[in-house]
Amino acid sequence: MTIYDISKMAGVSIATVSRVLNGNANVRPETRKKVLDVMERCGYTPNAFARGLGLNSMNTIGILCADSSDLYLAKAVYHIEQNLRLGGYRSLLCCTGYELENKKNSLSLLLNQKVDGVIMVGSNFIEEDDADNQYIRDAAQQVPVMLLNADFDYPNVYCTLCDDFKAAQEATLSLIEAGIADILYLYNSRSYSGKNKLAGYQSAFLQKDLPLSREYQQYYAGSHEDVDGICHFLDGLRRSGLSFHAVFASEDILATAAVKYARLNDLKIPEELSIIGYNNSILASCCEPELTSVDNRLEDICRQLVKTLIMTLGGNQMPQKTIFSGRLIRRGTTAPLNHEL
Amino acid sequence: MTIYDISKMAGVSIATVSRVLNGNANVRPETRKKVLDVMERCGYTPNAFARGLGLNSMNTIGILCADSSDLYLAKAVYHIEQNLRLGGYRSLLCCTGYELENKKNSLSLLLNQKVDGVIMVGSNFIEEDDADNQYIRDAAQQVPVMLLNADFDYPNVYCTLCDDFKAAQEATLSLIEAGIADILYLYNSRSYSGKNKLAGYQSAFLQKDLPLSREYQQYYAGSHEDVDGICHFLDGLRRSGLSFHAVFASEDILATAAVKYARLNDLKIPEELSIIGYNNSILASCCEPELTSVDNRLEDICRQLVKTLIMTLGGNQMPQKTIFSGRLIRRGTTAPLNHEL
DNA sequence: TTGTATGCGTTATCAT
DNA sequence: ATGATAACGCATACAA
Repeated sequence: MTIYDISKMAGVSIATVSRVLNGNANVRPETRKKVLDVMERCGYTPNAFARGLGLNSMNTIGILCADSSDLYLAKAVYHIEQNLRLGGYRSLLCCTGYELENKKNSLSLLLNQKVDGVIMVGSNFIEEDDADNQYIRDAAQQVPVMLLNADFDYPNVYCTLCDDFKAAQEATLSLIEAGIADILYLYNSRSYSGKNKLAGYQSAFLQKDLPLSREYQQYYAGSHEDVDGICHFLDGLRRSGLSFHAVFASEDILATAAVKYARLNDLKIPEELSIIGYNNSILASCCEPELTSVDNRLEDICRQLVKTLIMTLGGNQMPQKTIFSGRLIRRGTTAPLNHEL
Repeated sequence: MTIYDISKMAGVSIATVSRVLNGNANVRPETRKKVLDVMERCGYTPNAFARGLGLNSMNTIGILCADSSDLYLAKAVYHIEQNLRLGGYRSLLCCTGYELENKKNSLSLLLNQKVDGVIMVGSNFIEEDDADNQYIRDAAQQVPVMLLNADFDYPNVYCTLCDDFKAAQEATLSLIEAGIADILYLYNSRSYSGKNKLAGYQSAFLQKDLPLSREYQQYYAGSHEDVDGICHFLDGLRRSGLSFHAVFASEDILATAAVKYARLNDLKIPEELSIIGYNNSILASCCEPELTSVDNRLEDICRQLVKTLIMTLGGNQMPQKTIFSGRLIRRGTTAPLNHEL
């Protein structure tokens, strides 16, 4: 069933059918109705490939993410897909893993597929060595490139992110102001966002004129999902003589492990160990006590990112960088504020 | 840059270029090399839309799932995408939510997009009233429909699933054999898979000639993510006089809430309360003690499902139903087996 | 307002 | 082994 069939049955030309199909105003109401009736009767739907060929677009956006089963990335992908679909776009998902070569391959796969735009979810797409980011610049030559939680200054690249520096700084300050100075910062990513969080932690100490020690900034290199491994890692630090009364973690899973560590070592939370996580994910409510965690406004970010993308595709000039503020969600792993007592 | 440009530059016809492009054997090696060189030099890639129009396929599979941010579904989507990409297919993701109307709309959106096949992730796509499943039968008329963890007998519909009945039965038996008879079954889904798990629980009691009470089969209707709500729900049951020494949950999140409930009520795990979850997700290792949980072989299922799909698309005859056995992963929320003592 | 004719970039069927 | 040419199904500039 093609546009030709419809045109014959309705006794009009294919141009008229096409006009009806595309809501062109230059069609007499009666003609329109006649054509629509035939379409209805035949259950006709236009061929997406032919349409794509003619319009040079199938209204499809490529979503690139390292691992869509990651708690945080999965949420992002979900919200992005929702917003895209509401905006009339489809989502082509591509999980790249964390290796540069795979990221490049996945990106060109999407571009060859002729997507209208690309969304890179997570700050891990920006490489240390700027030369390695050429693949992003190349992509931006073809379609708008949206980065979620990354910062990259280049034409046709748009960044939507949370101010992780400030959020981490505030979280750290809240611990310091609760009287804790030996705060372990536990992180597992050195991406752009990872660095910002670390810098935020550090700046809180500087701001309070407190000494900053490298021993208190610990990088965990193991798997994201190995809670036990993280737990043992903390045990090791303790046994090596490091004393800390708070853990600020760059991800909820690390904070969850800290809760477990506390329990296994009979440390009272938050009296003997305060804990703050990051992402305000479902893990925050799976602990006992529940995690105090930084909410990085993922949903807002996704909505804004897609809006910016769709507006850009519509030919509108949009800001290249949009920044949201995080906020600390206080729960059981930190002492309540004074005025809450 | 089109096939015409290449043909001119290489001094051959477009047919030859097309042959080179598609690895057709009927090309003289020298000619092939000449053409490839030109392509290389120009960085030519064929237009995907034109290719789609000609072949009536863009090697794209539609993935339908209720909510890709759900822990379990996200893992499924991830593994499916990986396998599809390795097989040369792209993944068009579409999150439908749990309402029938939205599922129908999403499905026809994918079909209009002319995907080569559809994968429905999760048993929630099969409706109680079989008339409501007509949309699936209609889809199967056009493309192969793959169901993950659902059972639906119809031509061109392929099911890959875990034997939840048996797995739930075995998990329940393991509790009974540990000497516990008052086992609360806590569930939050009445989907096909949900019903099977419940039936498995029930059959374990029948098999052991134990009485089966409806009071011990509790449906939690709240949000999937509301751990506190579930916790209070258990509290309520207890206060209403129900006594149980084990909780078998249809999802890890419910089991996690049970762990929390035990902690808040100072119940020793597993001595006073044994707990078994389902899905063997990351939540299982976030608890203290860690959850004993049923592993439903998601990764195996996804691999097999995609393999079946790709083979089917290749014109091969494949089995319409593939069933995997689940297995119980024993951790801290249940007593160790005797022979392990 | 409507119709005609052409282009979009491939694939595939014929010839040669 | 290679080339000419007709689909594929739609959008659209131009003509009427």
